[in-house]
Amino acid sequence: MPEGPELHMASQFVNRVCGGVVFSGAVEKSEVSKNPEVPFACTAYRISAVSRGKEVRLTLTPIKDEGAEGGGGKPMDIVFRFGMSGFFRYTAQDELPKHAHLRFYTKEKPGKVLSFVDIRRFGSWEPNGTWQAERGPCVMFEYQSFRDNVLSNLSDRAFDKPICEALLNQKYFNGIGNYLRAEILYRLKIPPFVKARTVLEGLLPRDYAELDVKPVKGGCASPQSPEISLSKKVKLKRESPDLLNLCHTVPLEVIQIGGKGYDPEKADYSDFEAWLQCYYVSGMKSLRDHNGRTMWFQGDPGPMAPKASKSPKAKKRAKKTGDGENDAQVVQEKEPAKKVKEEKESKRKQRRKGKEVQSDRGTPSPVPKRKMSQSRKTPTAGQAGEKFQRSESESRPEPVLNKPAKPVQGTRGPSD
DNA sequence: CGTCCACGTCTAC
DNA sequence: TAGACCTGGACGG
Repeated sequence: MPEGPELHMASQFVNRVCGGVVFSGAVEKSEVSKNPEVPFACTAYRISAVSRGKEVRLTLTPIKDEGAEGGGGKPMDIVFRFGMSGFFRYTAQDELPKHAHLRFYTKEKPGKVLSFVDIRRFGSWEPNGTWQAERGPCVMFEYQSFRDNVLSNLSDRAFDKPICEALLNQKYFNGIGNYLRAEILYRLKIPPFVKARTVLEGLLPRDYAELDVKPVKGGCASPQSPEISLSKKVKLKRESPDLLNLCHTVPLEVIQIGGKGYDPEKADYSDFEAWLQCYYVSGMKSLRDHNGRTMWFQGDPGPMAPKASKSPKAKKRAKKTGDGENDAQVVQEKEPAKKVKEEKESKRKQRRKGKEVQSDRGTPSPVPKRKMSQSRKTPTAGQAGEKFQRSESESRPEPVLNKPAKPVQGTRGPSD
């Protein structure tokens, strides 16, 4: 479940199922978890949650007067990070999910339990914790400070890296993860391995003096300006959101879809899958970044793309693909070979076509079915780099454009 | 059976 | 900048 949208949906889930519910007793940790015990016990308390980027904070609040006995305690915050597989579930007490590493029990009788489930145990929690200090503002709910934090720190060496790698730096992009970086860069057709600073410098606010128009608000229309009017620029701006805008709106789109976001195990995964335009989509290229994470993209990888493979992993990989060792690149055109097979398979399944929906409900296959269609179809052709970032239209703080705009949805992208 | 891969951090050479 | 930390599903033999 773990990028910003999933963390936020998890907090919504907790508030929904725990609203009005009274919990009681001690918080229970599984034996196997290496995370700390949660020293909280109370005869009656409530649970609420909030999220920030890739963290969720639960607040356990003792209910006063309720029994008066143990209700005298103070509230406790527990900050969670989900690792690769964390999520919350609410079940009957006799149906504890496997890998439920932290449990909160209800007081009411049909005994229920809120569990923090984490199959791989990369997740963590901190009793009496606070938002991790090194993490920046939330890309979804602290947009302005998130934006300011990035643009006022462009000299940081974090931006010496390729933009796709900088986007995973939670000090600046709290909430962005591997599928979001792919989707965001794809929307703007920004080559993933272009230096981050190069991309972001173009978003720095400029003085109005540099523009040949005044920051007139409202109707305005000083008709004398032969140049493009401000309103037009603003309009243009709105019609072409910049990278930082998308770091905010793209995650919000995922929340809009509802469901559980990235979670192939869940039945409602198909809507999310249909929403993906690049990540794990057949026809897209993929390449390991310098940290070994798979970057999905289309077109030109950009000048800082990893060249030689050196890590053992990379070597293995190269070997596997039968490449010599001069390994030209790890770029996988089309599908990663095995994907081809999958495609065939899903094609078979696809005979179900009611439309061209490639979702195969009924089969909760954990592996994302690649999208079909849009294999090639004369896409943006060359466009390579240089086409991206057609700024020039200036950018300033900018009001949060709220365009819930549900993209394509049906299938592939209509826009090019 | 084995290898590869996965929504993310962490910390140790 | 490598591993380390984990489980489990897909796929190959």
